[in-house]
Amino acid sequence: MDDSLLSVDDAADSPLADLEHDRSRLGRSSTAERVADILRDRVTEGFFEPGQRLSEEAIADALGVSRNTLREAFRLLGHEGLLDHRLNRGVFVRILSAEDVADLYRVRRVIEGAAVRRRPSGQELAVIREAVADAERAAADDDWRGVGTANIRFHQALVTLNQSPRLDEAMRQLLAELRLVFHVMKNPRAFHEPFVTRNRKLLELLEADRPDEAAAFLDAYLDDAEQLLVRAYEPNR
Amino acid sequence: MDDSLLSVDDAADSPLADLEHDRSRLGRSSTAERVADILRDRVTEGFFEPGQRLSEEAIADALGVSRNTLREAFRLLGHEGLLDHRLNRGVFVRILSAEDVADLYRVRRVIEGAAVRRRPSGQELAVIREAVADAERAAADDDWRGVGTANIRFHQALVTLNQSPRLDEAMRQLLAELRLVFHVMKNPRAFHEPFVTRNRKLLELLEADRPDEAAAFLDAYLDDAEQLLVRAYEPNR
DNA sequence: AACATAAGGATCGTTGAACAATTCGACAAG
DNA sequence: CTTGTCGAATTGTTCAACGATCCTTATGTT
Repeated sequence: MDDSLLSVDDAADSPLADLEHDRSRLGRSSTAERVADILRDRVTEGFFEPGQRLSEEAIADALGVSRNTLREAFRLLGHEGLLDHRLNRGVFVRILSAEDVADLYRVRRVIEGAAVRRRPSGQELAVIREAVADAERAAADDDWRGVGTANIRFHQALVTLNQSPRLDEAMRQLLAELRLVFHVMKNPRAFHEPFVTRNRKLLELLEADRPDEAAAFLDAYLDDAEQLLVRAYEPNR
Repeated sequence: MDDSLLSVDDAADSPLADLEHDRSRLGRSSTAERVADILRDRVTEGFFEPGQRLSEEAIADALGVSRNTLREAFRLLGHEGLLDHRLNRGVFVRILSAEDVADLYRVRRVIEGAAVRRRPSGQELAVIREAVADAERAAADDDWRGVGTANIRFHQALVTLNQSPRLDEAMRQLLAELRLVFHVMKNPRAFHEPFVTRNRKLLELLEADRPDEAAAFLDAYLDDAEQLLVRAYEPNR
């Protein structure tokens, strides 16, 4: 209907087929969205700390956009759970309570649990395998930050087994929220190392087509991760 | 750190502790949020039809708010999946594809499926029972619109078994999206009637504490609902 | 007649300024 | 030590303006 490339698309698998993948990038973004991208990075990377207030004037000034545009970006991130918008008081980097962390892991158990009960395709398994291998490589290099990002890719790949774009998106946001908490871990190695081998084990259970065992294994996995996180988190409230 | 009520909080459970619950009500809403509420109602009730363009100027004028404020409201609803924001073209009431409907039901199977596998408390069961009874009453009165809303309450009550605020919120949004599609059902009775007795049956399985049967029953339930919806939906694309 | 191109109008995207509403801290009074 | 009051700072909202983009229609070319 508005598919301007349709005529070339059905002309068999031409070399142009690859271009299809880049089409998502093609949809240019508004200034507000680009501003939101910048702020999202800053928040998840820890540049802005939880609880910190984000001044409209200061940031609008620093980024060279108007207050109105910045406010639109704030709304976007507020809906993603990264910012906390308090009426007449401004926006703050979200502070997650221990209860929030527990809830995030409840959601993970539901979404990831459903995922590992499905029969993965060969291609899906390949992506998961790649993430596991990346984590192992990073661990061998003592690159614990790299282990963390590979780990996140691993879990995101798990969720794709659900074959649901909405669940993929939900997981994306969930992990962004979790990253708000990860920064409290002063010792990333202690947090990430135990899970490298468990990723591998979970992958093997999937490859062996034993969904029930995989689900049980994942539950224990998430229980431990949650506890590790909450214990490092509770003290400083 | 910034908890101004801390001094009274740890002073034992004073009568003031009850006030804490009302704190959520205290956060009044901004104009943008109230505008979003209005538009959300209009969209889900079908006043604005899918595909219809919502003119910034016209609506801002009609509601007596500025374009900037309206745009903030649009952002909110866009993130909820009710509006489709196309750069430089405006916002449109979202048109869900058959693939979207399939995805929504995939998510329902995951979230509601996890819910019915849990052991409900007496209080949770009471809420579910109430929704079932409401649907039956409305059906007896030939009030098929009423059956629809009671049905929605039923499924929302199911999801609360997960004890997860985030899953509750996800379900809320999911059902709002689904309501965009429900309007294509010209015969609400044919769509809602079959599920009244199935709601009752599912409730009984929960009361009898047979989670696996409940889950299986729900899967079939959702399969049928999805098919009914897609069949009425596919033709007019 | 089919197609490409150009012009025009409508609408969105963004800005900057302005003012009202609200919060918060400081300071004075009880 | 609590309560009331004031004022600075910040947010909430409006408004007008202008450039950018899209859609339609008209125009011209092959």
